[in-house]
Amino acid sequence: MTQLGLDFFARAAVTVAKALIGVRLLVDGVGGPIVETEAYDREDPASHSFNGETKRNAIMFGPPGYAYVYRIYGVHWCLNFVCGGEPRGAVLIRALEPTDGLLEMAERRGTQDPRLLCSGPGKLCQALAVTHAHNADRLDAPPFALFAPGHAWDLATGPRIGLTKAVDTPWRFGAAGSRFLSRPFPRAIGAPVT
DNA sequence: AGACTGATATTCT
DNA sequence: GAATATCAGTCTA
Repeated sequence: MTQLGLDFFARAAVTVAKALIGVRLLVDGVGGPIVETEAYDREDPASHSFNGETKRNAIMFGPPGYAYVYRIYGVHWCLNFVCGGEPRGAVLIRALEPTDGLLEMAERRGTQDPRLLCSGPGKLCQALAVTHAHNADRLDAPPFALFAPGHAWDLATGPRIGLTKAVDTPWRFGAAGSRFLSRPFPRAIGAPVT
C-alpha cells in the first residue's frame, strides 16, 4: 500500500480528478476508496479561484497538495484538494465507498444505510468529520491519509452537478457502476486508471 | 418518483 | 440584495 505524496497533486486538476478514483481516503482512520470527483481547473469560470484570491479561497493560491474546505449554502462543508495549474485548480471530493470506521460514520450521519453515508460532498464531510478546521491541512500527514489503488478502476464521466456556469464541461468523474455515487452517470468511458 | 422548501456563510453585484 | 460546487424533509401523484 503506497501513500500518495504531495507531488501527486502537482498536475492539472482534471488529471488528478481521474487519478483519484479508487484512491483510499482516510481522515483519522475513517473513510474508504473515492468513487466520485469533480475538477475545477484554471480558466474555469466555475472554479472558486477564477475570480481571484479571497479570505475563503486563500489556500488555493498556495502550493498543491493541501485541503481546501469551505462552507456551502451556509450549511454544509465541501472537501477539495488543491492541484497544479495557474491560477490554481482543485478537485472536489463528491463521494466515497464507506469501508473504514463504519460505526463512526453511521453515528455522525444518523443513518445505518451505507449508501447514504458518503454519497455527496456534504454527506462525506459529515461522515468523516471534516470541517473548516481541516482547511489548509497537508494531505500527506495526519489526520489525512491517501493510499494508491490496489487495482485499476473503470471510469465514468459526465457534466458537473449543481452548477450554473460551464454546465456542459464533462469534468465529473466516477467509478463506473459504483453503488455509492451521489448520482448515477449516464455512460461509462471504460478507460482504466493506472 | 419528482417538485418544492428551509437552513443561512460567503462572495459578488 | 442575489447567488451559490447541498441536503433533508415534506408535499403532490
